[in-house]
Amino acid sequence: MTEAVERLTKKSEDPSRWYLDLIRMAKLADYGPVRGTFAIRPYGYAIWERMQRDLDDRFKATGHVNAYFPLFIPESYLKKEAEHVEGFDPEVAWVTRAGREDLEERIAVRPTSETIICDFYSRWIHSYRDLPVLINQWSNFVRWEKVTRPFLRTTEVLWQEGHTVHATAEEAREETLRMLDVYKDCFYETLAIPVLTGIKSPSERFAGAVETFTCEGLMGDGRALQAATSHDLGQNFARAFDITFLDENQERVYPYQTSWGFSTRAVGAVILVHGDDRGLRLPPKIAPTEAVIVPIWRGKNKAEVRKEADRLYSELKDSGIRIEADFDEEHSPGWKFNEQEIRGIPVRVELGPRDIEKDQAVLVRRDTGEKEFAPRKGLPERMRDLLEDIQKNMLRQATDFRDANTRSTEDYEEFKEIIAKKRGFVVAPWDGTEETEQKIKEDTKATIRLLPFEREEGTDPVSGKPGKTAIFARAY
RNA sequence: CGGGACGUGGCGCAGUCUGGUAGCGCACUCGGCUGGGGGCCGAGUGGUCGCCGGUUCAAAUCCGGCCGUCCCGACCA
Repeated sequence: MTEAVERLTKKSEDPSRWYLDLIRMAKLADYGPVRGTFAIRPYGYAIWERMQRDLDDRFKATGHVNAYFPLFIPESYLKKEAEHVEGFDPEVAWVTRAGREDLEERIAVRPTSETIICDFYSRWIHSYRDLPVLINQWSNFVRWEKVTRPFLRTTEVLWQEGHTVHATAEEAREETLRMLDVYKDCFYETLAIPVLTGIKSPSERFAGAVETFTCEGLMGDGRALQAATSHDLGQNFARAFDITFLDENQERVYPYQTSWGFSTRAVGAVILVHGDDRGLRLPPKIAPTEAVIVPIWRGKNKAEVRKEADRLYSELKDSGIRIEADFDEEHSPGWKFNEQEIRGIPVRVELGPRDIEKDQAVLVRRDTGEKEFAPRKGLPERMRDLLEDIQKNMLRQATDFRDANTRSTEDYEEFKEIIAKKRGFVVAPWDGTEETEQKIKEDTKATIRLLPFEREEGTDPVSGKPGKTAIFARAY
């Protein structure tokens, strides 16, 4: 193999460096001048756009509408919900000066929008007839992080945040879980990432929430990543912002709220879950380009191959496949193969003189590297099937990896051993106290990623007291 | 925010110890031959050596400060 390929650090050797190499080489993002800021380059943004569209469709299908709220939040608003301020205070960026004047009141650049949206809701909601409010916004937020990595932890983040208001606690809880499922479906069906879902322990709960639910993915290096969260806010914010409505009994009461978010961090998750030593691997559903045609030509038959490749391109494009053709004459086919593997394009279509002669094309799938000679006739249909199979297979591979790296134990020595040497998810009973949670974190750096919905009784490996299932892992 | 490493064309690096005309590979531009796994030959473009100050006839190189990045730890989606 040539040196250019070798320059992508092996995933197994140094996952951290591999990740950064890959992002640069696949042109997904580039560093900005202010620490933790990044440009999302066109290819990376195209992946995000596909995720956006998928989620947005799911939001619309569940009755939500989009809106947009201000980026700037007065300090006084942020302070209204006590736990909320405390949680976000260390990472809020403040505007204290505008033009040539100092501001009377500091203005926060939103670290999340609960407070400003609640202010509007207190003006918009008067009656039970105004409920439920089911609003989502696509936006950005700023959190001044100390350690940053492209997509996974950045100073400015693109995301969506849903903010809903309901008449009853039951409805709000239902909504919280509905949106958790929406995320879960998106991860499984579209991103091919088999996330686990469950409840956050109190210490990991969103600042100001009654209950936080999470989607947790297992990355290729055995560390967990919180990929999306859905919060049941109860009446905490309604009380703080004085959101009230007259119910059917003519009584003035506080409504119940939820919020839920999914960010560009998911792009990082896709890279970490699916990428390999050759580069990125994209599930077809979020691949901006599903397949690329590489013509194989020699001087004498260039025109003929070009003509046939053009025909094939049109045919595939007309059938709805997101197809590209690489007619660049500077690079050799081998160069193009490698380039497309780094970019994670699901299928490569080779077309050369021998193929034209045999009335076929060569299909090579990125997920397994398998090569097949497909008859020219019916190629669009074959491609469709192949793409579907790749999508399924990538979910299967990721699920196998997750299952192979999920281990149960009630023995603390074994627990520590697993986290230290193998990582992955560890399933163990937890006695529900912050002390044992803290001790495990100190000993192993592992945290409770979630409490499953179905929990079994057992013995907490640390305290020896009765406990119920929790899932631990070292997290990003 | 602590411990360590590193900042030299777009990327990866050498040169720094021992001060003396800024180099290499890749990328990029032009020409030609090539083309089924990162091809070959030739000719070119591109750098105030992270920033500020000091020492010196002379600083990428020595000294001081600052900034940034990466890795390992404490906090977070």
